[in-house]
Amino acid sequence: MATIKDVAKLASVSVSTASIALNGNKNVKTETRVRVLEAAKKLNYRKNGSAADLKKSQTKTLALIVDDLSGPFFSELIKGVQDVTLSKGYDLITCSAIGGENSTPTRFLLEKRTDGVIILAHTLKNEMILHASMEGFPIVLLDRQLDSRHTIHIQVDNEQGAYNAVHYLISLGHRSIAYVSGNATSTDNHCRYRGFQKAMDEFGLEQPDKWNISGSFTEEGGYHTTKMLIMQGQLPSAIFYANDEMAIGGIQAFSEKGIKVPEDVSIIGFDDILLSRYTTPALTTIHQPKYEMGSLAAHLIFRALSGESFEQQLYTLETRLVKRSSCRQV
Amino acid sequence: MATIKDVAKLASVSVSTASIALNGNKNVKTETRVRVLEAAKKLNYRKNGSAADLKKSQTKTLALIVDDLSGPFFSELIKGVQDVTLSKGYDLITCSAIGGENSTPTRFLLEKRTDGVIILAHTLKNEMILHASMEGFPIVLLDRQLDSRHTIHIQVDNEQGAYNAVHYLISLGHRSIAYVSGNATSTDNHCRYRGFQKAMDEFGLEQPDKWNISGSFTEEGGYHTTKMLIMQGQLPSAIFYANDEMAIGGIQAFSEKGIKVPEDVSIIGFDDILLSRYTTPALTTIHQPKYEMGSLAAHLIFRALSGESFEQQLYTLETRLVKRSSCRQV
DNA sequence: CTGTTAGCGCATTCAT
DNA sequence: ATGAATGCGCTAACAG
Repeated sequence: MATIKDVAKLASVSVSTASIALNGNKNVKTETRVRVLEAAKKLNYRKNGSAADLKKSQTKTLALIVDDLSGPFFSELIKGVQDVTLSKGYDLITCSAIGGENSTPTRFLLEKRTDGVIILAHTLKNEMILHASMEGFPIVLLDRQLDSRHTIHIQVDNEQGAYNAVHYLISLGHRSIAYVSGNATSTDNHCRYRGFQKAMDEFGLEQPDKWNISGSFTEEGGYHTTKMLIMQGQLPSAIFYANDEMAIGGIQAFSEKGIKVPEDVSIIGFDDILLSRYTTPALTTIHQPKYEMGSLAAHLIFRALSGESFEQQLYTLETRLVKRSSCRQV
Repeated sequence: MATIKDVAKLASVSVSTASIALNGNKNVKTETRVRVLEAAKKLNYRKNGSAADLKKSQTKTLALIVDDLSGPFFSELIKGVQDVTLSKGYDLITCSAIGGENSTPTRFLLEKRTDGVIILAHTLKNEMILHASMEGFPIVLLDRQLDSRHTIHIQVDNEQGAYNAVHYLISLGHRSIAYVSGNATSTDNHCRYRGFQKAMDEFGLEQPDKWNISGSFTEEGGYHTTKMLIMQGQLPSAIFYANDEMAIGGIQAFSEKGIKVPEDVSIIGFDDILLSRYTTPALTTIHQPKYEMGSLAAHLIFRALSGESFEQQLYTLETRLVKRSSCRQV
């Protein structure tokens, strides 16, 4: 494999001159530059990026770490991140946190391969993130709060969003409302349940234990928990699912049992993923500003990178109720 | 920023011993390892990944380059790639090709930052890929064929798939069939059109020019071309959309005009993206084995990496007709 | 088991 | 405008 040394030799110049010529710097005679470029082409020369990074202080690269690269949430988030990153002339690389402890994310969190990291990955341990956090290496957390001076946090107002959802259900006349929760360990889930409770309490509504079921944040999770709900015999008049994917799984389960949404049971989700528009019925849900989360995250990274120190370490974005067709007036 | 040197000094060992200890190698007394680890923690030491890569010959990393990280096709492809990559103990990083010439992909194609690359990105120029291709650096192309000994190609049998789609339409009694094409420059599009033509020819069917409209491979593209189709006054009895996203845009356009699918017009797509299951009506389409493409691509990279030389450079995967509810018998 | 030595490939002073 | 020399941080022989 040809190195810059070989190129220099073939072009009869010094390594430094070759480097200058190769990197498009002005300070070379056109003639020599041409000679170097030709030599490079002849030798099929490729710069070694790692070596270059080693010399320079920065990589001009950001990493986005997520649990599920296939997920609907990621699909929208990435656009916001990408737009900002690109506009700053930085590169963006993405990887999944799936794969256990010493997996790919380690490389970006712990090995100085990027100038900053954005994280939306429950499976990453707090411990690892804390270990990675340090002055001058901005980390933006989208899925949790951490007690560290060196991480920046963006969250959506989950509690208020859930409150609004339940409030809407109640305003529609619903009195028996179930909560189908996602991952019990998730902060998001926790906050949403708080909002749910708050609205219920406010209106003096009780929620029997049997109507508080938990699964995972997936379509399958929603499907199975809904089946369980159905098997219990008596149905609530409305269900709040901790996210849209679960709600969609729920719709599927109901449809299979011949239970009609929203005629027999009203359903509301959380997130407003792309799919929600397409289900039958279209899903009423709480919109999360995913694009904005992404672009804000990237912006904050760049602000931190430019040496700005943050008084504020927590940014809260508002949600919005999106009324579609899965809830009915009773 | 602390380096391994500082750690070594603080632990009173040589740099090499520190390196060995840090990397979990067996050949150190537990006592010294502990000392090194403690020193590292105290100094908040982070390994510099670039420096490590520079020393080692390989990066143990694969890159997947795609145009659209938000796209439905990517979402399914990635799983296949990821599963295989992980099982081999490699890391996988993903980036978008959007962003013009000297953008992120360059780093992975031209700068030896990964051991191999999988590409599904029309916007990447042939020229750049050719430039990157070389012995010992496997590149798998999912979206085009290239005349290079150093690239491996996977394609789906687009022509046969399109033929099957149209054949199905014809078997349902349709005689006037329109083709809504995607990106004109795309090989996929080209092959699908050939399959379309072949089936039409075989049954002696004519396709008026006005029923051959082209847009882009997006929902919006399908929406607009369908609007145009509608404005032309007379509708075909069936439409073959070059991909599902366009078909979904088409359904939307029809729905807005009060034209019923499939009562008034039958629709078939191509790809079988996740969404197709959820549209109203559910979309009949040609399934592409996206997961299999991904895992095959990764497999081939590893085979190439293990020094295997390929007699075969083109792998063709079969499609499958998925009947749902968007086509009716006439 | 541990230390010494020698680069990996490149960008960058500082001379000339 | 060009060249010589230096070292980025790390790993891997090779000695001891």
